[in-house]
Amino acid sequence: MPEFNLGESSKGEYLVGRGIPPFHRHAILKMNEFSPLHLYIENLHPLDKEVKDQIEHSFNFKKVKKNEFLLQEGEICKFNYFVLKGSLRLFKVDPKGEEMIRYFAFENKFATNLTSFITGMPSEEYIQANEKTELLYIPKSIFLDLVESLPPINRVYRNMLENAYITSQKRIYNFQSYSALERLKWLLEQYPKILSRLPSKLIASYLGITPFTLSRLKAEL
Amino acid sequence: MPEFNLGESSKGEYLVGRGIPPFHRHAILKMNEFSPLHLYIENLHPLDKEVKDQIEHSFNFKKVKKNEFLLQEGEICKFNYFVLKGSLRLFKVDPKGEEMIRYFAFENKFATNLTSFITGMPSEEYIQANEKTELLYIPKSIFLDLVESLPPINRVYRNMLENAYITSQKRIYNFQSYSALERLKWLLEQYPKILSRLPSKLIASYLGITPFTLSRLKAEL
DNA sequence: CTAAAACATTGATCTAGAGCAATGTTTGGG
DNA sequence: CCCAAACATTGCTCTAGATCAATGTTTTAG
Repeated sequence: MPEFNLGESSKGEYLVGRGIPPFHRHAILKMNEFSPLHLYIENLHPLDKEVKDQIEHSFNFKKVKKNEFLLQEGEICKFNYFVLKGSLRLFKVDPKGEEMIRYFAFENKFATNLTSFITGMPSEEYIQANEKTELLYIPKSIFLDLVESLPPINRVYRNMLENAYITSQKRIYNFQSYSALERLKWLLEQYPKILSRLPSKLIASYLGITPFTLSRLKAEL
Repeated sequence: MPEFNLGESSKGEYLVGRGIPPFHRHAILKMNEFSPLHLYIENLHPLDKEVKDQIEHSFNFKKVKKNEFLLQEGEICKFNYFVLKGSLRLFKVDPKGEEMIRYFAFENKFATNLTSFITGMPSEEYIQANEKTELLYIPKSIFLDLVESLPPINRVYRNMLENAYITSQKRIYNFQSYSALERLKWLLEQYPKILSRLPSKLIASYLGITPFTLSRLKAEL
C-alpha cells in the first residue's frame, strides 16, 4: 500500500543532497538560518531532535535579488519556499498584461504554486522577489517524502494547508462583500507597514483596484 | 509520539456509533448509500476493502429538509458532511443582515466549516440545505482519528485540502480581476444548470452582486 | 386551490471605482 | 551624482453595478 518507503526515507541520509545545487550545500551546516523555520513548525506541532535534523538536511538556503523570478509561467514548480528575509509575490498575468497578485509571502511564510507543485503541470503563476530576499527551499520530491514518512511533518503540512485554506476563505469574503477602502483597512490590520515597504502598485494589484484608486483611498485613511 | 493509538482505532469497532444519533444507526448497514463516497475517495486514492469498511462504520446517513440548518453562527462545527443528493450552502451574514455565500456543496462534495471544525471555536458561518438533501456525516473526533490512523485516509484528506485550496485561489482571482458577467459565465461553465436549480438570489450572493444586477446579466448571456 | 409571501424583473437614478491625461516625485543604473 | 524611467498623485469623465420603487411571477402553507 505505501507508495513511499517509510523505513528508508526516515533514515535521514537517504534524502540529503538530492536536487541541491552544489553552491548552496554549505547552507545545510549553517544551523542558525533554520531556526525561524523550526519556530514556525514547532508552533504548529512540537518536534523532537531527530525530526529537526531531518528538516535541516532537506532545506537549502538561497539569496535572490530584487525582481528575480523563482518561478515563471509555463515552468513546473519544483520547490516549496520559506522566506527568511525580504518578501515574494505570487501572481498571474491577465489577458491585458496586468499583474494580479494573489499572495505576498513575508518573513516566516511558506510560498509555492501548489497547483503546479502538486499536479506537476506547468504553472500559470509567477513567483518573484519584491525585495532582496533570503529563503530556504525544499525540492518537491523530498518534501513529499518527508510528508509521507514523518508523521510530525505530515501534521505540519496538514496544518499549513488548513491555515492556507482558511486564510483564502477570508480573502474571498473580503472581495465578495467589502469596498476597496474596507479591504485596504483589513490589509493594514494584518500588515501595518506594508504601504511603506512595498510599492503602491503592488498593493493595488493585491486589492484588485487600480493604483489611481489606491492613491485616493490613502487620503481617506 | 502518536497522539492517537493506531492499533486501537484501526480495529474498527472501536469507533462505531460514537456520536451517532440512534435513529440513524441503521444507515451504517445500508451499504449502497456509501458508494458515491467510495467513488469520491477512490478517485483521490485507491482503497482496499479494510479501509472501505472503516469508512462505512464511521459515516452516518441523514436526510434534511429544505432550509434546514446543519450549523448556525455561534455553534461549534462538529461534523464533516458529504452530500449524496440535493445541496447545501455555506455563508456568513454581514453587518447589514445580508447572506454572503461562500460555497455551494452539490452531490459528491464535502462541506464543513473548517475553521470551527479544526479550531473548535464557534462558527461565524451557517450551513443550510438549499433543497431536500441527503447526506453522510462524520463526527470530528472520528474523522481526525481516521486521518491519523489510516494513511490512505490521511492522503485523501490532504488531497481534499489541496483541492479546496486550489479552488479557492481560482475564486480569488475571479473576484480580483473579472466583471460580474465574467464571473457568472465561469460559474455556468462549472454548473451549467445552476440557474434553474437554485434561486437567483442565492447565485447573486455567491457572485457578490445584487439580484437586480444578476437579473440584468442573465439577459446578456 | 387559493391567498400571502417570497422572489424576479425592469426602469430611473446614483456612486464607487475605472480610464485617461497631465504633472510631480522616486528610484536605480551608469 | 545625475538623468531616464518607473512610480505616484490629481482632476476630469465615464461606466459597471448599487439602490430604490413599481410591477409581475412563482412558491408555499393551509
